Amino acid sequence: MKKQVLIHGLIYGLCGGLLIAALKVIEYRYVVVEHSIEIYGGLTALVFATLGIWLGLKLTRKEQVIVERELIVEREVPVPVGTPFALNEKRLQELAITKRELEILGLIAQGLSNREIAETLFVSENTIKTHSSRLFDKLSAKRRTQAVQLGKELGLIP
Amino acid sequence: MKKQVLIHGLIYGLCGGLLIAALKVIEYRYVVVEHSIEIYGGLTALVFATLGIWLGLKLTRKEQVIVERELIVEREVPVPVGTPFALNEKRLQELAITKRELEILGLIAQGLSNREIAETLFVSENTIKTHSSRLFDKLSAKRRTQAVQLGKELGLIP
DNA sequence: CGCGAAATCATTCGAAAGTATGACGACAAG
DNA sequence: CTTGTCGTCATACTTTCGAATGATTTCGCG
Repeated sequence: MKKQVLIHGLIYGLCGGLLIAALKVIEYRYVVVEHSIEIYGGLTALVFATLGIWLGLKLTRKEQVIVERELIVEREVPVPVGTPFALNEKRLQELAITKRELEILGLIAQGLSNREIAETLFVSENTIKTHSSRLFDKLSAKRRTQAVQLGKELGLIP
Repeated sequence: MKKQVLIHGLIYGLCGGLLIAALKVIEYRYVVVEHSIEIYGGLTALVFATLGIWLGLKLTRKEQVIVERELIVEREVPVPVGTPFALNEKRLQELAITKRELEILGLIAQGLSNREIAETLFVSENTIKTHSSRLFDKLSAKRRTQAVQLGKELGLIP
């Protein structure tokens, strides 16, 4: 987990460098054209802002998921609200279901299609298929609906 | 959820305007100082990139919170643990869902395939498809998993 | 450092699922 | 008797799923 943060930091740094470099290139034309400074400035600002937003989104999604998962685990013990949903980790180990697979099971239960899951997790649809296939195998499910049903029975998802 | 998207769009737009305005202000000093163009450019790029990242983070966290809230609400209403499930007939009428369709929704939620449902109900598989199609239409669901999810939220199935 | 488990992605192909449309009989209400 | 709803079924077509398989990469753990 900490390594990921470091990696992210590096990526940020590299991107920063690249951005500056790109900016210099742009500035060349800038000087050459010498006109419409505002337009160029606005464009660069927009580009970098957009890029930043995109980066922020992309990098957070994964972390975000992790956070959610931690929250769920956290609920296992203390929360007295409604259905306390305790994630059955014992069963998870028994069935050898990985975090990613569990994550995907959750998204399936939300009613998402493979493609949508792929988009939310920023991976290929094929990957989702592989994961879900293995998941179904471990759950002895033949369909995603059955997997959801079993997942709820087994306490893997709320 | 759709409203959020709209709001986000507005926020993005506003931010874009603000960014451009801010940039113009910066450019004033720019022209005045007239030196170290690269530094200023790099700074603006970094600032806007950072701002973008920050925005991305901020926006996603809000979504996350909202999601959590929905989950909590969901837990409070339809699954109060001791309740043997009360069918929400009002919603049934609102959505004009027939008995047969509800029946099929239940079987779908059990994880059965169309063929299996057809066999348990002693009808054709095509019939099941027709029913489920109309059901999805009334529920605004695109997939059977989504229909199940919606059905549970709306109190149509346990 | 090497090893194994996870995660990622691709390709292919058959099976389900879902859409669109039309049709027919039963039955209740007007 | 007409109208409308419901349930039934079919045909044709598109999309999505899921299985099988293999490959590559990443990562944690001795």
